[in-house]
Amino acid sequence: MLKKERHDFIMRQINLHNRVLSSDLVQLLNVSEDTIRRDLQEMSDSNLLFKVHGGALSKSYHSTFDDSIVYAKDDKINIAKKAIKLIKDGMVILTGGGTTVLELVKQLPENLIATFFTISPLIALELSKYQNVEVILIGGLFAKNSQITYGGHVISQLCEINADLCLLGTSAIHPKDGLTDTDWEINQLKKTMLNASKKAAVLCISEKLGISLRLKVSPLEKINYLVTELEPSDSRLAEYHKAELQIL
Amino acid sequence: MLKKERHDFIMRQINLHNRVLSSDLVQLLNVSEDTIRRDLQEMSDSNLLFKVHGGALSKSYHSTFDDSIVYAKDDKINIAKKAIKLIKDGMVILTGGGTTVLELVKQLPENLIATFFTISPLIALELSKYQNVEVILIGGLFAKNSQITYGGHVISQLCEINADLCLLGTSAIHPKDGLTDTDWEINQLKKTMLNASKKAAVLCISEKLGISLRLKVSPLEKINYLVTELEPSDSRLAEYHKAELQIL
DNA sequence: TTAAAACCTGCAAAAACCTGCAAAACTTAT
DNA sequence: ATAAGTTTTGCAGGTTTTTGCAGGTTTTAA
Repeated sequence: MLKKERHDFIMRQINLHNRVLSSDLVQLLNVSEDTIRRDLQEMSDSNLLFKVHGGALSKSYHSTFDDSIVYAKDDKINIAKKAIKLIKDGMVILTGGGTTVLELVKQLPENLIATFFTISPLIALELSKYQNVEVILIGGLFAKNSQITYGGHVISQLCEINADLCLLGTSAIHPKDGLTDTDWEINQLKKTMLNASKKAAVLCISEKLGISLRLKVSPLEKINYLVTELEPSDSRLAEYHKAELQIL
Repeated sequence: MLKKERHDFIMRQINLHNRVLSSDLVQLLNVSEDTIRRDLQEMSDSNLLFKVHGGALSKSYHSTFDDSIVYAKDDKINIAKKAIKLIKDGMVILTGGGTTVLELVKQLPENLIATFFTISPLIALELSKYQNVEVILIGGLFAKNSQITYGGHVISQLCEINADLCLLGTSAIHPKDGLTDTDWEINQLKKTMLNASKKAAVLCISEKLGISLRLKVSPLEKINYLVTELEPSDSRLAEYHKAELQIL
């Protein structure tokens, strides 16, 4: 194996997982520890990665504050790990935006075979790291705050899709009122996304539970899975146990 | 065995396996190490492959899109600064992907009022930082390497656009052959983009000058502005001065 | 505090590299 | 066809790169 190939391999691992362990690389590439150390040193010198004791980290992971200041990140990773079990090879998946879904996408198994439709450029970029995942980015007006595409054009494209699973974050969920939101456009968007998919999973941290906002997106009955960082038996989730709604 | 035959053989190997080892070629072709070395050196000089210690790698394979290390970044910033003069308040602008265009977007005046259509999520994200810029991201299949959307759906959406200015990077530009490319899909995409705009500007670093690739994208006559890092009077640009083509 | 893991420095062998040169092969002009 | 010129190839020699190892130091975590 050529040195350049090794470097490319390491970069792929880093882009995919945001980190590598020297010891893992020694095994995967079948070279001595010293070689890996020197590789990482060189790549660090040319600013390709961030070297640390025992391995290396992705540059962007450290430099773009964007990622490091995600609110309640640990909870979101926890949610992501549970939600991943819903995803199987061959599925067609529709995703919204939001940091929780982004976290899920970062945790996907490396060799997943699937088709993803998404309205979030960030999620599309993250998905592009997976070899066997087809990514379709749904285009339209680009929202500066939420960093997703929206508007009539997006909705009309969503109408042509029939996905197996829809992964949604949410601003609020309530035992009686179901999913609600404050923004009219986002509201329309989420309704359409739910209609474009056979099943729907809502990912949300527990602090969004029991909240009801102005605009109604969907009753609980249309949601198939609710994923939070809590244990399914947690008392805060008691009111959400319904026939149609599985809690993870 | 003729030299040309050897080169063809090496190219086949590279297209097939994405890499070759010098030592393998010595055995397969039954020539001395020095000959192989010189072959690879020549082919590397004419941009056919990527030479490394011990062998060579495919040019295209080496496409790990990494934004932390942009090749010839200074030149690209230089180009960006010149091209910005083409952009005025109120314009509708269509952009392709590529690091040069990305650099331009980063240098835009803070209060620019404009509408941007783009096929690049990275560029959409960057544009979303500008208060008075409307961003429309054109959606479709997402290309893992070039990180742009492409395919029939993108093309049919482009057909509905009539922009004032199209900003394109390019892989090659030649005084006689105009813009050329190697990928069929990208080729179609660029053609459509040029048709969707009243004027077109090509941004490219000087090393892409005088190169001609397999697929024809557009004759020089359809391009209105050529922006490189060179002085417009530079001798390398002499052949590009035409009635319709302004050089910045 | 202590053991394991990761680190560094320097060294040596193998492989790949470069430069210059001359023989061989191929072109072109007479 | 032959001579002169050009290109291509292989070789000799010396240099650089790459890699693994030995021996000792630092970091990490229980």
